[in-house]
Amino acid sequence: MNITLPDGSSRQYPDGATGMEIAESISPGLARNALAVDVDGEVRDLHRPIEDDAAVGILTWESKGGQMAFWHSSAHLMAEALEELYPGVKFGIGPPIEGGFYYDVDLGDRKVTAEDLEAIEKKMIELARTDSSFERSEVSKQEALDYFTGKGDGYKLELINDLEDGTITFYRQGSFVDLCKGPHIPSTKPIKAVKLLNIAGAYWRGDESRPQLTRLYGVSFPKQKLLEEHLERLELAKERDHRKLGRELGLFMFSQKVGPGLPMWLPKGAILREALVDFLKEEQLRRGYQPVITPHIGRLELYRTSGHYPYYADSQFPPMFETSEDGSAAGSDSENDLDGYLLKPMNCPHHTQIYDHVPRSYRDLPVRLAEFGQVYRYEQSGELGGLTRVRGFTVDDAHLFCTPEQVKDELKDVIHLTLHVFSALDFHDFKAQVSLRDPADPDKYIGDPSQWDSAEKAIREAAAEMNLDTVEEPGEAAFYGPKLDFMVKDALGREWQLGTVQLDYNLPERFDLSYTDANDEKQRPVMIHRAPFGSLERFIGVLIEHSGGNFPTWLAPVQVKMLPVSDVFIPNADEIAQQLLDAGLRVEVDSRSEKVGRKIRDAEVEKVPYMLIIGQKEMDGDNVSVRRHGEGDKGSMSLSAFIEHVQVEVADALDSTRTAAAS
RNA sequence: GCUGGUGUAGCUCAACGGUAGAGCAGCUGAUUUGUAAUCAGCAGGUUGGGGGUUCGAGUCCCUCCACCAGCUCCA
Repeated sequence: MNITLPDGSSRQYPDGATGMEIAESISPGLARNALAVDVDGEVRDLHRPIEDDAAVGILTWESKGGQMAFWHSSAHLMAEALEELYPGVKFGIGPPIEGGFYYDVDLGDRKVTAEDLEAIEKKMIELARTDSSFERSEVSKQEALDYFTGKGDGYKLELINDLEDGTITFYRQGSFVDLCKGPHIPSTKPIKAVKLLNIAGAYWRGDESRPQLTRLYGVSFPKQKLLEEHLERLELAKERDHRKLGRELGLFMFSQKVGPGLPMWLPKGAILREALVDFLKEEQLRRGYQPVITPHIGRLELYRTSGHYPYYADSQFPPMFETSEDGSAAGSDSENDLDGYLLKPMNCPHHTQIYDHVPRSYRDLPVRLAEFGQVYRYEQSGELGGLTRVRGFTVDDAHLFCTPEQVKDELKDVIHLTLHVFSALDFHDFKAQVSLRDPADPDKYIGDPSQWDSAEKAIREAAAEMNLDTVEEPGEAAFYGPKLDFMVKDALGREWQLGTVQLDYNLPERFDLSYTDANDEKQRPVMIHRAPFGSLERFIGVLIEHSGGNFPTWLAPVQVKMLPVSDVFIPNADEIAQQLLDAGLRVEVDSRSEKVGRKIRDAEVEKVPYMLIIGQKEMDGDNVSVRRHGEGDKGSMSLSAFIEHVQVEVADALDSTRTAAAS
């Protein structure tokens, strides 16, 4: 058979040659490091025969496929260790994940604690050293059921029952046999370093109503040094955690008295946030958006019409009810004259009323109503965290009301705006996800299937025409329409949804919105919900981690810090600071009786972009000595030259991205 | 909400069941400083809240709260 290698060359091998044999024929070093083999895009065991002509790549630790096989095998190794240490343990699933692996296990009444993890690690290394090979075998469904019936593992039986006969494979290493489709590394030997990271509960098959298993997370490496480097990276990531930086830089806070998930912006954070808001407001005005402002609450009736109440009552703060004259609270039923109010969980119902307050002509469309609207959602307690998941947050919301024909152009403009925002903030590593209906569960969604078809088509086409690489996720759509979401990872590698664009054919229907077309007939507008930041809170949280708190000058809460060399020069520093303020820069003067070395250190720790050192030399020469954060001494220049330098830097940061996003 | 973990001064962390402590930050004073930490003194606490065991609880037990990791959820 003819085997094509990644460098484009091809070689002849006897039919049924294995990946290992191919690796050996290339070089002994490659054979030694080989973990798995890529056969026409499918990762396979090295010892499986390759039957036919194929494009083959040998996978080592350096490849993602190799790492995944390595961690998958490590999960099996951990399972073997668990079975030895905790006889009778039952197993759920144990896959490799980004950055390691886990196994879900049912330990019965036993509990695993942090101390036990070390013992499991030791056992894993001990087992790894036995150099047990991972042996693949094909079994019939009946054999598979018999094996796990004998073992009494109901979870595996459930998995097997969902599989087709003839497609079932087992893997064995040492004494441990698992239902598994592979692939695996040849033997346990390369697993040299193991660290079990944490324990968590995980519902069987992700279903809250089913038993909760114990999930053990771990990571493993072929060298001890790689593990140490990995742990160091995890430590470094913690330094970028926005909760830590937010406290250190004085950006935001939480208070137990105010309530969980309710962030409060401190002066420096508020300045940063307002800079972002101003930036987007200006962009939106340029694109024909109209600002609106709406109240934080609305009548329950509004949300009954929109369909949000009582359907989403669980994730809303409970409604407020007016009280009748005798002091008793009115009922929540619409039969009662007195109705309650709801803290708004989203802005769209209010915006529909603004759209609807005057008759709209097709000539007015698209109508683009924008508001930085604060919303409140009663997220489950276990879900709250930092700024990324909160109960009160601000959506950089806008609702675009347009004709069906305008949908695609509006989507394209929103994609353009979102890419511009991401580019201005240096987010280049993001995922664009098209969230579609779940074909298996059509009842979850409201609206006409044909509208859904055209909505999904419009999003796909708009993204394609904007050259946006997207990943499609069936089942991730909102109940009222498909979405295009922009996902970015935080310091710990968790993915967060930031920007979002959502098509909605449903709310215009529910609120009976209309416009008059050219033939003087009433038509239904289409509504697009969109938010380039998503929420200011989450966006800034991710921005803090992305930048490590080293904000670009245009966003830095303090842009310039004056550092007088001694108290004598404080009046001069104050005077220069005033001139910088007049030029529109954000300035602070460090007037403490400290040495410059100390003032510099503190300003560096505060991550202030520019420091100006003011002493006798500067007074004599009528200039300022400039120090740039993270870069050091930049020499001296005139004050006007410095001001211009900073202003140009700020303007460039915004302008260059404008052209970059447009190209 | 669920599983596991954590909670001591503003921050980072100590304290065999036996008098709650340090560094930094803060305040006061001295110092008047040239590119990443000047010196000294002072002050700072119902050890997350409540209950219990004990002669005695930061430490052990129960309970509530908050935070952290994960699960579920996420308009």
